Amino acid sequence: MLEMKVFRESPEKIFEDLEKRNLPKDIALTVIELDNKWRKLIEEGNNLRAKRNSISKNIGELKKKGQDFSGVLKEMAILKKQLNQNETDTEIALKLRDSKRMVVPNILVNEVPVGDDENGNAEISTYGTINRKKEWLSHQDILERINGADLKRASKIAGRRFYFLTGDLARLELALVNFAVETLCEKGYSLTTPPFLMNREAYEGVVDLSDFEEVMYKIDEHDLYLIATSEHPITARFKNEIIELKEGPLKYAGISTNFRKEVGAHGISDRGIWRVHQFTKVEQVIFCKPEDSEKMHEEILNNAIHIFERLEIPFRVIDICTGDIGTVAARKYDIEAWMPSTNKWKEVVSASNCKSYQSVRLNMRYRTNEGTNFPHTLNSTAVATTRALAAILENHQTEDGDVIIPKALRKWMGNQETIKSK
RNA sequence: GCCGAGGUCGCUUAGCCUGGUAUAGCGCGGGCCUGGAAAGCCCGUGGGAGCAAUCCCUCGCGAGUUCAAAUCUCGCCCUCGGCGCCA
Repeated sequence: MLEMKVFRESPEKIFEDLEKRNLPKDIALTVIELDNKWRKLIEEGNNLRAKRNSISKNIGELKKKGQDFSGVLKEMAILKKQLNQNETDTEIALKLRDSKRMVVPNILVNEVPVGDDENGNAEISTYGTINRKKEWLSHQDILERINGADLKRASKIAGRRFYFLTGDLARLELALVNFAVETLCEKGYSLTTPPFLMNREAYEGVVDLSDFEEVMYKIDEHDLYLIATSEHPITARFKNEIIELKEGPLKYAGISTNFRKEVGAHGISDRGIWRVHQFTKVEQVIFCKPEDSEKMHEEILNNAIHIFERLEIPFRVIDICTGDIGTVAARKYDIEAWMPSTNKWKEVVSASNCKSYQSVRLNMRYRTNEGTNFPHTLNSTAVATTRALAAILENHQTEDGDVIIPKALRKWMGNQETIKSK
């Protein structure tokens, strides 16, 4: 949600942004109009309350002197009725304003490339070398050869898009997690394992409303949602609080199992463990002052780049365009790993600078010399295990169907160098 | 799950019994003082509306009683301690 001062003081910034996104100006104009209504009501209410308080004080004094005050009681009754009405109206006006405000997307950073969909995304850089000649097995074929997963029986007990990871591959998953955690801890990130369930109110502070239908699983009888990423609980953690940023940005390495409904997603590219309902992810989450957020955005991206370089996977970094970026981020970089079996780049990391969009909704602030201000929030994948595993399997396969374990992970695999096919 | 105690401004805390402007300390910011600093002293330190004077809101959340609620009543949430159950 955008700060109200932007609507009031520089609405042209919002209008320009909506134009870039091909969205109607009206959604912002409505907010401004509703805000004026609300402000008028607040002023009326304040005047009524001021009157009530002064009469009430007066009664107290009369009573102390033992004088009669029954005359003003009638006036008080009328006042009370007016105030009741005003309070109802004000509450409705504010709710309406903010429900419209929720829909207005974040203001994009100038550099964001303009485009209608993912075809408009801009490639920034590529890492590693691509070998297009060899015959490459798909990750799902390799899974079968190395006995790395049991998808069939997982679907028997839980449904499709679930999996058992087995043997060396299950071990490799833990190695990936350990590697990512160690990398981030060395850089000063504080490891955090959050609750895996969150209530609706907290969840509304960190996601789009549409995500409740399309992404998160709900536990009906408890008003709880399974988290889709540790970014959600970790960002919502300081809801309604004033945090301290004097000693620099707060940096967290989150680790959690993530649950996603993945409604509407299907296709041949989703076979195997690429798109699943449950996966483990190590995430980076940062809270910082506005002036630091662009630098922090580069930092979390570089951390992810570093991790994928050490996994020895070819990948590229792309700058997500206006039509593909969504409502929350002001700028978003993705890392796409090269998947040789299909000759395609596929998303393994997403790094977003959300500016103050989330902290406004969460009412989270930090203290400055002049008062309080909304911090910027950033998040990025460090490693999402299933996708990273798929990329490792494809890129590190050998002629005879074995998989070479990236050197960086071997210390968590008892120095094992390969995963043998059967 | 049961019993008990509690939840007050960034933190700590007084006020609650007996309803009438939310107290003090710490931390933080500014000022005085100083060659500079510490100490000391003074001011400020949650949110909203307003150009401003000013006004309003805020004591876990929500209802109720009352002219008036941090304070009284009811419901809920959470924390701590004890008991029970349990990986």
